[in-house]
Amino acid sequence: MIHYTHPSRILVALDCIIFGFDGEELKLLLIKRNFDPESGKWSLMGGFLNEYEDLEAAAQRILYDLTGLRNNYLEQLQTFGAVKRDPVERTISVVYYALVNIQQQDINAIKAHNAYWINLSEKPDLIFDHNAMVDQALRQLRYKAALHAIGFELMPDKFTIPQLQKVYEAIYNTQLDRRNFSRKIISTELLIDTGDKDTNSVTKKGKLYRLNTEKYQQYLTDYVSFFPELTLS
Amino acid sequence: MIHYTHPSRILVALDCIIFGFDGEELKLLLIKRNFDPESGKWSLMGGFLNEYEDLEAAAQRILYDLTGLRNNYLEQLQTFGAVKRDPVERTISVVYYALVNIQQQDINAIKAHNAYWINLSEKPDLIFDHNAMVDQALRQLRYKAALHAIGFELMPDKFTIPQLQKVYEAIYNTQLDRRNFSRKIISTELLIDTGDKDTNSVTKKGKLYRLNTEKYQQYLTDYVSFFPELTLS
DNA sequence: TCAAAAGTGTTGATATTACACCCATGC
DNA sequence: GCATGGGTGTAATATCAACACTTTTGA
Repeated sequence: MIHYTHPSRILVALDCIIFGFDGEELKLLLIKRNFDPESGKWSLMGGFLNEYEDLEAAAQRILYDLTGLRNNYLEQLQTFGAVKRDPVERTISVVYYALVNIQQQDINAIKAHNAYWINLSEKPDLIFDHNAMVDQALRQLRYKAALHAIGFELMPDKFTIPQLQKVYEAIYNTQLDRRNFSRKIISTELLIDTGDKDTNSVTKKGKLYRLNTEKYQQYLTDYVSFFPELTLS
Repeated sequence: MIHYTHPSRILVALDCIIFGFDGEELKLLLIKRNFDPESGKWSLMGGFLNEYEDLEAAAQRILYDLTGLRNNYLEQLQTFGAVKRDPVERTISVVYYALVNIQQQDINAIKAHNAYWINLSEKPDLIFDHNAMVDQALRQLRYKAALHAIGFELMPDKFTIPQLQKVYEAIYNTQLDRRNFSRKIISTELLIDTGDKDTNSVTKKGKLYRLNTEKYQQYLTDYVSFFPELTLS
């Protein structure tokens, strides 16, 4: 096999920011490291890219190993490549972020990795440049959620509109008007009334909806524009 | 020095999509390759990451080598990492895209690299996965330009509002209403009237503006939201 | 004086906001 | 009955889109 003459072959890692939502707060799945380097400290879930493995497949593998989940929302965020970002050896890290339905996870897999769901507001200091990765992932999540309806990715299969509202309030760390939010969501026609009611609620039981997945596919590719008079193809 | 035991060190390349605007059409700076592999075909400008070089610095180096430009708008797009994307050897490519003021370029540097400005609408077929890279860069440009005022990055130092409008029409491949566009841009207070007039115009000479760079910095970090009632920090 | 491009003004339609009011549930 | 949270309605306001009209310039 022919090779390039360029000498610098570099270790390629992947790191994964995993967002979840427990009904109240936005959460991160973090690892309390019991292995070197930086054993005892907190970090993101990561791994190395194998020689005969597509980059995207490696990200899916890492997410699957930790959570037992496939077919989640998984998007490449950015590649971090400062020379000294990893003190052990020059390593660039391709960072992905995932949105998971926290109720579908494999609890044993998570325990086996010594991983814990931590409220974003209580995030501990992380190793290397993992803090910057989380910062950027949150920024990207806010971006995406402003243009696409990806809040649903964090919801269970059936959910009420007030529950969905809490996701958005958590993402943007703000308060929304219940009545306006409800009307806006219903007008998207992304929700299908299941006919069931939320039995967990203490007071009035809200309607349980599920996502209209076909309509949702459109919302993932379409987007809202800064120039509303534009019609984008 | 300690090393990781993981065996797979991989060649890391960078590729750069360079957008420019000539007053009428959105253009790409492409290379007619006179070197292997794929000599004779068209490609993006690229290079390899060196062992003691930050990723971001490598992207800037590659852009500088080709255009003589520094301090341009340069943003990491995504990393492409399919196993077979480069037939010579397993190589992942970190892709950046740049917006340049076409009048500030170093023509000799461009000639030396056998590079040409090609209208986006006349883009030839490119090697490897470079077509997909361009597609995604255009998508990202449309995204960014919808939320931030980066259209200015493609303009000369002094420009008229109708010229700026042509940039946006080129990015979104659409027509905009002159009067509404003008009012919207002026309301941002991003423009400073230079007092000069556009001497190139054949008919009525338009006002030449320059960018209010302080205000522009805000527009780069702020963004417009899908939920207008949100006040984002 | 006419065509072409630039600049300014107005208005109806639409979307957004900030409310008020009613309903269901458990104590 | 009453506190709590869910569901629906409406009116004032802000924004957007689609226009008409005026100004400047060169031929």
